[in-house]
Amino acid sequence: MYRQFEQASNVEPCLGCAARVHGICGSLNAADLAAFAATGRHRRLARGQTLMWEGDAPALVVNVISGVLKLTNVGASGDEQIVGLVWPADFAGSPFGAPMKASVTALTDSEVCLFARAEFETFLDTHHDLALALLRRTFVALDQMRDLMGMLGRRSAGQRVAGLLLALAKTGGVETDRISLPLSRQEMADLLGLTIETVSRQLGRLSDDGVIALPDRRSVVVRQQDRLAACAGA
Amino acid sequence: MYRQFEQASNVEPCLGCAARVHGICGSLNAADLAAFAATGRHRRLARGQTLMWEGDAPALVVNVISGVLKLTNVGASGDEQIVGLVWPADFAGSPFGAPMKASVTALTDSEVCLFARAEFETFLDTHHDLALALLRRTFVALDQMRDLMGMLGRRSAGQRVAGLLLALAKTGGVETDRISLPLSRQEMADLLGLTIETVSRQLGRLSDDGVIALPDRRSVVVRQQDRLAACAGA
DNA sequence: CGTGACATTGACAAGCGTCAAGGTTCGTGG
DNA sequence: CCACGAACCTTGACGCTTGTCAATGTCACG
Repeated sequence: MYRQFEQASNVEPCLGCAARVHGICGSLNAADLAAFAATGRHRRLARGQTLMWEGDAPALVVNVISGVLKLTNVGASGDEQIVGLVWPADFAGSPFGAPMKASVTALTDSEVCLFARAEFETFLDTHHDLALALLRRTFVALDQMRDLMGMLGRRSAGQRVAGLLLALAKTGGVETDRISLPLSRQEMADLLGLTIETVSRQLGRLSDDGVIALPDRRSVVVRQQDRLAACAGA
Repeated sequence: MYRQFEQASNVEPCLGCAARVHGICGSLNAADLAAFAATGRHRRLARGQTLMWEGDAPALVVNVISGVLKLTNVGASGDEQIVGLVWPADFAGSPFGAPMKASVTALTDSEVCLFARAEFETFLDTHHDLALALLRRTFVALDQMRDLMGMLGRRSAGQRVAGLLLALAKTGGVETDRISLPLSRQEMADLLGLTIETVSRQLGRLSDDGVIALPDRRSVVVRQQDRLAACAGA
């Protein structure tokens, strides 16, 4: 009785969690959620804080509640390549023990749920619904990754920048036209495989053409969605 | 008794299947494998044959036994972008009903196992081990995809071509130095985000430098692995 | 032997990276 | 509250890498 109450109190934050609707924990019933929540812990990350490093043995897996994280590789010449963004309700980590192929870093101040990898794996083994939910999410992540690859393939700098803005508007976006950028110019460049100068110039050009406005460095207002889509060229 | 015998006869090809060691079906015991095999069918594909089209409702999922398939998107200007390769024991398809984001086409003559999506999903729902095996594979596929993205990011044409050759040597490769290319020059270009001319020039340069030899258009001999790795630059 | 797909090679132009010089924003400390 | 410095961003000039266009070469198949 006491135990059940304790569990219920553990679950409480989960029940109001924004990520639960689409996150993998949404697959669990109340009792399992209680047990699951007991294995995880909530944590805040400041912008720029790195949770796991490329090459690490993966001790943790992460479920994002709010904010945006990035997955990065460092190239031979010390330059950083962003290989993925992790949005609320998304999952990151290497649940089957393979060494981390990317570092995980907060792009914005964020809230996450952390789980010890071993415990998470046990939970996966014993909770079929959780495994299926994670499988679903992973397939979605694969599709998104392929979209991103299309962006890096045979596309001009202008198309890449426009495409990124559209993607940010869609993913991060509430219904407003104002995008709050989770990425700095340098990070956009690292994601798109361009230089910071080229990103800056392309944004400038879009702004000069009246397609977007740049009220401050961390915001973009989409003025002409159709023309922006045309610039993205796909 | 009769039924069991029939199942066993169904399974027979599976037991000798090269893909089973690493494929998702390797997670199944004899009885489940029999039921699984009964839902799938074996099929040969000729080079160039397309199994599923971008945008299709996904009726099938595929497990590759031999050969190599490609996943492609077509851009706005009709150009083709390859967003992934599917090797033996790999899995392709959209098991949760999302429309296909890429076409699936055979790069070489291939053998595959096909499953009706609905039946496959039922099997996933009822066989936890299969779900976990597929989850493992999908995480590996995600990591590979990120490697590929690193290749398309901030890397020169020469680095991309060298990197692709190394990847092919590793993945497709037996212990020999001779790589049998599953890709035409055009397909290499589509994969690397380059033009066919640039790919050709880079291969020519590597050949002139003695790093590789090009005995015929579908083969590459790696003469100096270390220098090739240096050219790949990561 | 001929025909068509595929690949190589060359000349040229443009897009983007590189280098360099300002300009803006933000936080920190006087 | 202002001044200063550091991080971040923008803008310009220039050159290299790569795409484009075009011609030629080579292989596979009828």
